[in-house]
Amino acid sequence: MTKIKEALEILKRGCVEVISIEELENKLKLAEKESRKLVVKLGADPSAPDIHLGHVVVLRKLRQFQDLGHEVQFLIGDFTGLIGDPTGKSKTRPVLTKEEIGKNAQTYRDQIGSVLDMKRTKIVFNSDWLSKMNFQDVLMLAGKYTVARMLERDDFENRYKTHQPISISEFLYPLMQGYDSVAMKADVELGGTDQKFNLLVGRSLQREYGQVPQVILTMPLLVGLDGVEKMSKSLGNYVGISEAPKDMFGKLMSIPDNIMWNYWELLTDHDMNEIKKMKNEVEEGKLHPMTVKKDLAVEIISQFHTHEEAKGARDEFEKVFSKKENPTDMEEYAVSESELSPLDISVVLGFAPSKSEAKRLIKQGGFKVDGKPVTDPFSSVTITDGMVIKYGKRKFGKIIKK
RNA sequence: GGAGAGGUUCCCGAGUGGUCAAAGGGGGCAGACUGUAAAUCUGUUGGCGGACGCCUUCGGAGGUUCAAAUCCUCCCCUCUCCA
Repeated sequence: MTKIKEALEILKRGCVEVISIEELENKLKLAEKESRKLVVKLGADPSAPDIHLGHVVVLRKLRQFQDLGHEVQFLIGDFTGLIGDPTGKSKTRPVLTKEEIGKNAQTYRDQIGSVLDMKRTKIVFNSDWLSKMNFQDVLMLAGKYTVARMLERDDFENRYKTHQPISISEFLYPLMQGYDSVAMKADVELGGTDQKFNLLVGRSLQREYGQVPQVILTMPLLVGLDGVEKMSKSLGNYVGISEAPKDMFGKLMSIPDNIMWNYWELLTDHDMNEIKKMKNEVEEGKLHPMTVKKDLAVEIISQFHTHEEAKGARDEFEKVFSKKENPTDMEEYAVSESELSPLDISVVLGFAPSKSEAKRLIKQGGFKVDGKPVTDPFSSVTITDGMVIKYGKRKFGKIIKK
């Protein structure tokens, strides 16, 4: 197999779609011949610098391009961020200040560095070119696409059919994103399958502006912790890559058993045959799903923390949730009173968002003093030094008597 | 511009004068169970007061009434059809 073929094999893996393979092959050949790097584009939202495992699926693919010698241009959509991608429900968003954008960009830099090779990564902002366009430029751009073609987009079509509002500015969004590719002279653009339409607009526009259209690669959307919706920050069903190992571990253990195969496939380098083998063994009852899930969690966490930390998270999880023991490290709280009610303790330790909620939780048996439930919110608890309070499933606190 | 429909609690969605803090579902939380923060089942789900109670909430602002999510006025927003 030639080098190019090998590269193609690597790049194809895991993709839902590549448009088109032939074009990608040509680009790779040309790049080699002219000994230049392909510009590989990935766009990101400026307001949510909180990279989660869903993004990692795509970032890993970018990394493969880098390992093959190409350059990643990580686009921060500080200008498009004013509208918000219609894929979501959000409409216009508050304008971010330059400082905020700069800060978010730095956060991105810090976070994507755990997956990407930052020496081969360039960060760009689309306000650099979009904010300079005047109304005439916008008209020219808008003239290159039709309403009917816009409505082909799944999301628009659905909303249109179900009588949901679509603002004109939302129609502009794909055009802006497409124009980014023109401005960046992108050779390749990656995205989740939900981005396919936008990516294709990029191709059309590049053609209109006399460029060779970018090749697009779409990646599967990672299912979130609920096992149903795609992983996203706004749905709260995500694992952030800068989270603490123990939080990552807990969250990963909360995914439904049946979607963990998906995680194995998209988030680890594990051999596909081995993954299938594990799946069969679980189905045959030879392997406990929990064990497999724990291994998965360790393997994922090790990519963002040390292997030791990942294993530590596992031990801690087993200790707290399987053996129902107290965590090794607990937040300590100094208390001077000698008697307090469970309700007061919940409030004093800051565990309860509201007193009504605390009362409910206590009555339901979710409040424990040294492992023993106290269900009367108003009973009197004698405060002793080193006393351990458990509030709900995950909140622990150790009391230090003053 | 004209005609019609609609805006309800985290989300979807019922409710058209008091019995409404508001059905039902989703989600969340808690408990039980399980060698999982899986699955399943049960409970719970505005806030403040230990209970009887009070306060804030049904697009916004006023008004009618002993009493309004429900009636009236004006305004804002969305959708449909016509132009």
